[in-house]
Amino acid sequence: MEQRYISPAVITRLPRYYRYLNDLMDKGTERISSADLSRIMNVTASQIRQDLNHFGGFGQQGYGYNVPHLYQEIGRILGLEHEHAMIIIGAGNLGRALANYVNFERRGFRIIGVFDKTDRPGDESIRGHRIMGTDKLPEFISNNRVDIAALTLPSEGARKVCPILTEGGIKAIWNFAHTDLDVPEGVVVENVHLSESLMKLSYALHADENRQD
Amino acid sequence: MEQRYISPAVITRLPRYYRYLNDLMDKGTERISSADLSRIMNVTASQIRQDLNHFGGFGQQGYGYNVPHLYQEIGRILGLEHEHAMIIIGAGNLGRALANYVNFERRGFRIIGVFDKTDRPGDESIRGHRIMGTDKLPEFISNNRVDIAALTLPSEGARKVCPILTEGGIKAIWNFAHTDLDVPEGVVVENVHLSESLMKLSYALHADENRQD
DNA sequence: TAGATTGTTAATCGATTAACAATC
DNA sequence: TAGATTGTTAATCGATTAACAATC
Repeated sequence: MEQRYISPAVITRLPRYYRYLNDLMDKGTERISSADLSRIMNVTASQIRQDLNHFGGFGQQGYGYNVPHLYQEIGRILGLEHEHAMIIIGAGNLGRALANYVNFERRGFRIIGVFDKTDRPGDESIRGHRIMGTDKLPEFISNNRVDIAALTLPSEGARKVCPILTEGGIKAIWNFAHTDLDVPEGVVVENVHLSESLMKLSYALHADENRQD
Repeated sequence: MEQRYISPAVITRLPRYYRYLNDLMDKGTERISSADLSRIMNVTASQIRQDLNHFGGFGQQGYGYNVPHLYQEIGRILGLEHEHAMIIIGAGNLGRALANYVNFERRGFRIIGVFDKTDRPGDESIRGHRIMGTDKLPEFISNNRVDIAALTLPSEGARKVCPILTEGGIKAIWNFAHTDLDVPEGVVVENVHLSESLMKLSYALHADENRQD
């Protein structure tokens, strides 16, 4: 199956399909039609079929989709059959939260290092990882394959550390800092801007007030 | 200025404008044109003008936009001139991270309570808040105005606690659990699905492998 | 085979961009 | 006033939905 450019909108929906298929597997469901899945997920059956067809024919006419097979295929598309070595930069509460997140580990995202500013108390550790100073980053990156760097430190630190990561060859950055990052071609950044998410919620909560001003 | 339905795409961009305008204010910039802002933000000037015009004429022909004024207006649209009382349900690492997030406090999101399952060690506290059992929730909600509930607990707990919150009259839920929530009309949910975000990153990292399979 | 349901094309809808008249 | 730049309409682009022929 040849595959061209896939729109971000489609990609964003894949993990959600994956989650629902996982639920269906847990319930022992063997097959599902786009119509049934559309009812469960609150999307149109048409969208499900369109989305999945970007990646090839996973279904069968008159039958629907085989749940475990589709689950596995989407996992493969998402790259989840690979192990990912991840480092966390910023050992505050959020970094700690990510480091301790068992679900990521379960999906093959393995944390291999935790960093923070140099002047960190020496032997503090997170989940068995001694916290290293960011000055150790270049050495660490060149000695270990790092697939993903999660940035859970303030904006300024994130912008400073970013070129060190990309120069070290890291190709994926999971950015929790409240700033956009400038990265070279070929490096992907996934932003999680919590305050922006909270502001959206605040907007929705007050949307009616904006009706006429 | 009459205002009708605003698309989610526009809303999502507002906090980002807000952030860049804040940066400009810090630099002491008094005014900016859509063209200049578009260069800084990597969007089209046309989009900026369209977006802002949904809410009324904030600019001036031949001049551009007054930075502090536009900043304030977007803040108002986002509901940031209100104080928001927030509770956190789930006192794990993530809940702890949110509770300790000074930036939220600065924007008027004040944490007034932290909850976790009942069988929690009695006198543990987060940022001055004793952790209460979720069995105390109905009473707490009826005695305190709660604007936003952040759910930082496992999916099952989130689904269980959700109706308690909505029945108590809470109108906004910030959902970090890996599940979709069913809420009554008039209640807004903002989802932060970290594992789905991570999967998107994983996809992007391996997108080239999908080219032909 | 008949019934069900996909894969896929065509129609619709919405969002983004371009263009330019209005106006400061 | 002339120049700049918005507000806004029209054109384009992309994403979603509908429809149905293909096929299991």
